[in-house]
Amino acid sequence: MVARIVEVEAYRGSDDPASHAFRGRTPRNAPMFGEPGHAYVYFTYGNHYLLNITTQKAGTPGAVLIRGVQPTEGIEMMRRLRPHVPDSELTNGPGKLTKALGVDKALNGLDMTRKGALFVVDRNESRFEIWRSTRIGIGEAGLNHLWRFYIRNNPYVSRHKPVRELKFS
DNA sequence: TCGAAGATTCTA
DNA sequence: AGAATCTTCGAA
Repeated sequence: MVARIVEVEAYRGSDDPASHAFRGRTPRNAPMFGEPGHAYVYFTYGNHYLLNITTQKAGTPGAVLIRGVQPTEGIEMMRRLRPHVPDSELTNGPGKLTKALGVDKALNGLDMTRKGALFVVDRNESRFEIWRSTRIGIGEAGLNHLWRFYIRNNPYVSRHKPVRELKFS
């Protein structure tokens, strides 16, 4: 399976009350304090795995939450992992896409910069426009920052109304 | 050890 | 708008 990342959110550390790393290191958020480019997968609301990719050098917490992806190869498998769902709803949310891609805690801590069960490559695309907005599903904690980034109007961006949005690049 | 909250999703 | 569902964390 291959999918294109179309929506992400940034999370930091002690300066970001919405982040799991806000109060320091715990067993769950340990990957956020590790090497960059690694998976941070956690379970929430009794149902969903959410996938992050760490971003900062070891010792400095930081990660990017993957909130939406666009299927490009192997969509049949994604349909099997998320049955009775129209294609447009397959991967347009952080909990939906992990289910459709078979991501769970077994991948927590994986180096995603090297070819393996789950990894990221740069396709060097340029023909799209990035917008930014407030993050989704957090309290007032992080509304000061526009730390959600997405390809506007892409159908696989999760459907939420951000408090504020503007063009980024 | 216990209670509360949660980077969500689905249904009514 | 509200329930489902269970792990994680911090306080007691």
